[in-house]
Formats: sequence, C-alpha cells, structure tokens
Amino acid sequence: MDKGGGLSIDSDSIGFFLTKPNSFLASSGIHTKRKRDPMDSNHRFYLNCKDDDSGAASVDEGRNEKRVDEMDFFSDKTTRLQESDGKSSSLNNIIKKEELNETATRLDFDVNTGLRLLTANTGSDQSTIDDGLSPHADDKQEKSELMTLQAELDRINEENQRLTGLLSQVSHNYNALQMHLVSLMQQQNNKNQSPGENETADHDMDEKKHDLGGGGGGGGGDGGGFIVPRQFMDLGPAATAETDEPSQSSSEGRSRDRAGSPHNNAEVVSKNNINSREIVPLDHDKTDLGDGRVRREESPDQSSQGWVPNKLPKLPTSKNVDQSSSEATMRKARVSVRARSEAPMITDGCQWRKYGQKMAKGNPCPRAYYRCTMAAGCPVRKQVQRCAEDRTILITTYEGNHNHPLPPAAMAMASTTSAAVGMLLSGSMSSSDGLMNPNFLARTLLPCSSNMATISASAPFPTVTLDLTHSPSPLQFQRPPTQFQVPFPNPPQGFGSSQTPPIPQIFGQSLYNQSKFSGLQMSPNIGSTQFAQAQQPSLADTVNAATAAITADPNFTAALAAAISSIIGGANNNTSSATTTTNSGSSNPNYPPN
DNA sequence: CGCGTTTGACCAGCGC
DNA sequence: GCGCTGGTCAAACGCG
Repeated sequence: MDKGGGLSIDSDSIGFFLTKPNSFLASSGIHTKRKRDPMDSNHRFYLNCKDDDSGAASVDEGRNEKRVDEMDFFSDKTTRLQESDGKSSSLNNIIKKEELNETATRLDFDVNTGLRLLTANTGSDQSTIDDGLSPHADDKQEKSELMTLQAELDRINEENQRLTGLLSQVSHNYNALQMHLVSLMQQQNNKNQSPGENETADHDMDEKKHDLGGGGGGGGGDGGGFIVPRQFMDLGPAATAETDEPSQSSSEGRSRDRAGSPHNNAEVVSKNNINSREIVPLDHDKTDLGDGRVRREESPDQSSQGWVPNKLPKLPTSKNVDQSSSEATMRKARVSVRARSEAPMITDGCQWRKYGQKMAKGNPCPRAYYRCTMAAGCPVRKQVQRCAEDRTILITTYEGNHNHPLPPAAMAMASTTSAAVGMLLSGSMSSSDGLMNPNFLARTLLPCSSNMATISASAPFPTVTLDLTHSPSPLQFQRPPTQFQVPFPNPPQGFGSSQTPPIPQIFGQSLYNQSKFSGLQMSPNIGSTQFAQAQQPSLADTVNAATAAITADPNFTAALAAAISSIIGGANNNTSSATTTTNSGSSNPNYPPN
C-alpha cells in the first residue's frame, strides 16, 4: 500500500543538480548513501565522480597526492592544455589535445563526460608517459619529465582551486542578482495589481514592505523593502526555540504522553533545526497550537476542504506576531497534489505508513492519513483522498519536513514541494498578520496560471495545490518571473548539510521547475542540499526526469507530461496545472484513498 | 512472528 | 457548554 501504485512522481530530475557545481558538491555526500534505489542513476553520477577522482588521486599518489575533488575536471582540462601547449609535440600530446577539444566540447553539455575523461586522462597521463619513455629514455630524462609534469600538476591544482573559487563566487553573484531581480519584479508586479479584490493583498504587501524594510537583508535591499525570499526566511527565524518548546505541550504533548511516541528524537532535532531557521511543520503544528499560533483566515471553504490540519493556529498578539506567524505558517505549509490515478495513492519515492482513516465531512470517500516511515521520527505526513466530484482524481497533501535523506525519487518531490511552499511562504509570510492573502499570492506567485498551482490561504495553513489533472498547455507557466520566490536559506536536516529548508519537502518537480524558469532564485545561503541542488536544474535534466516519471507510470503521464511541457515551454497559459489560489472545496475533496 | 492496515476511541479547536 | 469535525492513537486484525 505504501508503495502505492499507479501514480508516481519520478525524481530522476536530480540529475539536474549537476548543472550547478556548488550544489553538486554539496549533495554528493548525501547521495552516496543511496545505493539501493534503482532511481539512483543520476546520483550514481556523483559516485562516479568520486570514484573517478579517487582514481585520479591514486595516480597522483606518487606526487603530491593532491586530491582534486569536485572540480577535477578543471584541472584535467588545464593540464591537457598546458601539456599540449608546452612540451614537445609528442604523439601523446596530440592525442591529448584532441581529447581536450572533445572533452571541452562535451563538458559544456555533459558533466559526466568530463568526469569520465578525467579519470581516463589522469590515469592515462602517467601510463602514456611510462609507455613512451621508460623503454627507451634514460632515467634522468624520465625523471625530469616527471618532475616537470608534477610541477605542472601542482600549478594546475592551484589553478583548479582558483577556478573553483571563482565559480562559487560567480554563482553567488548570480544568485544575488537574481534575487534582486525577483525583488524588483515582484515590486513592480505588486504595483500593477488592480486594487479591486486585492485590496487586502496589496495592503498586506505594503505592510510587508514596511515590516520587512529593516529585516532580512535579503537580496534586494532596494530601499522600500522588497519581499525577498531571504527576507522572508529571516523573518521567522526562529524564534522558535523558546516559543516552540513551551508550546509543544498541546497536542504533541498529548501524543507523547499518551503514546510515548517514538518521534521524540526527531522532534527535538526539528526544534533545534528550527532554531537554525529550519522548520518542521508537522510536529510543530501541534506545538504551535499551543502558543505561537497563526491566525487562520476565515474561509467558507474550509469545511469542505480535503485537508484541514489540526486547528488553525492563532496569531500571537504581541510584537512577535510576524515572527511567530511566519514560523507557524511555515511549519504548517503544505503541498497538495491533485492527479488522476486509479491507484490508492501516488508513488512519491517515500515509504508511508497508514495511521488512520476518517470520513471527512462532505465527501463520501474516506481520507487516509499516512506517515513517512523512511526514518524514525520523520515528521512528514500526508493525507490521501479522492475527489468527491471526480473519484479518479487523487488528492495527496503533504506536510512536514523530512528529517532524513531522501531517495532520488523522493528528492525531486521534496525539492519541488519545498519550492512550492517556499513560494507560498515567501508571499504570505511577510504580511503583517502572518497570513498570506490568497489573492495576493495568486497574483504574486502565479499570476498567469490559474489552475496549475493553487495557493490556499483559506485553509488553516498555507497550502500549495498542484493540479495535475488537467492537460496543461505549454504556455501555461508563462508568467512574470518575479513570482516564484524560493526562499530556502536552510537545507534540510538529515541531509548532511548544514541547513534545512523551512518548508515541507515532499513533492515534486513542477514547482521547482517553475521557480527555475521563472528566474526565481533561492537564497544564496542555501549552499547545499536539496534546494541548492534543485536550484538550477538543466532543462535536459528536467526533461529526463519527466520522461522517467512518465515512463514509470502511464497514469501519470498526461499530467506530468503536461506539467513538464508547460515548464519547458515557459509559455503563458492558465489552463491547468499550477495555480495559486484558494483551496476551494472542489480542490480538496474527500475521496477515499482506497 | 513481524509488519502494516483497519477501525473505534480519544482529544482539541471551533462554531453555535 | 455542547456538539461537530479533524487529527491521532492504539488495539485488533490480516497477510506474508
């Protein structure tokens, strides 16, 4: 049951991480752990890199044993160039030259190739020398040759480091610029919004600006105080340690007291992470119920919504409002996916255990509750329900932040989810009341798409709904680039990296890609893990991921394909899948998962 | 026997 | 204060 059947969201997309060296580096450690997953092909790439590197290192052992880690391919190239330029015009050099040209060309498009070449090259460097010289050249000549090569190698290594540094710097700058751009565009977009139904939204926006004016330090610091992803993140840092701890009492306390829930450890971790700006929605949901609450917006739709998590948090009355609300909101943020599937639930790469099922009001279909079982104490949960109106539509709502490494298949989901939630949160968090305004979000985040991704403010918690039930047109995703802010300053815990995204990481790629195409930039701080990785997938990778997913499950094909194509097309269309809206009853049906 | 699901009960928040 | 509803727990049950 857990593994679900028909619908699957593939994560092969991870391969896209390769496009970003930094991300790649950051993620490599994580990925090495996942060997069993068949989907790991892309990750294996990382492993291969390592292997290749080690191979290269071994070759160098006799010399300086300078291990060229992630950027080896740089040195490799350089080496070849220098060799070919410098010394004699030996056949070896000629060959190397040719290799280099080819490699360089390929590197532009395929990192794998470069790495492979690296291995071969490094290994062959020596072997070629030995083969060519040892038999006939005298020792001195050979030694001097080796010395020279060694010296060059050192030089190249230095060069490599320098390039690495440059690369990271460039990446940083790029991020900063993008953030700035997003801020500007968002501001502009905000201005363009019609006052009509969005008065509230605009108002919120203004408030945001004021509130955020001093805070955050995010990228755009252009005066007015744009809403910048980072700012958003900074808003709620976290206050949490203290706020959350005490509040933990309510439901969580109950659970623990009653059941002695095994989640304790994880929860503690979560808290700690929260301090470091990490947010683990699930457990803290409960926690928040106690003290730091977030006021929920009244919505008539609520009752009919498929998933209305515990109760709405209330806003703290003090000056902490923004902060607390932000945190709470982030914790509560969730991603809902609507997709057509006959399967009881979608395959998202994670393992789930069903812990409950209830009949929800207004829906003849039962709602199933699942908990992530990939790691003890993982706070991620999801609700699965079929749509009352159309029982072929399966609605899966994710909540929480995984506290463990995710399999490739789940990684994409997580990234996307994070991105989605990030978008959502970035828009909502800044409002003075801590609530996102649906209209605002809708316009801000997905002004051009009305059906694809929906952000619901009416729900107790901010919810991003991905509607994959429609066949999106390629134009669907076109919209102002400003919209997708993906403030993920923190990488997920358990990923071996330092920080965690404060949002639920669960789902897939669509949103992530959206953000990518929208030019959305994550916080420069991201540094590592999923988000960083997800940050800049290549188009090809995205396509590959989509292809894999499609291949995996025909049922999901239409929806996902549409989504992917939309993303790729980057065109403008509102027809389907990713929208920012309010969860209306229709989108959140109660349909029996079984 | 272990693991996962089922299902009734319990708890908390909200509305009246 | 009471009832409704959503969310969770945990004993019972089923399956491999």
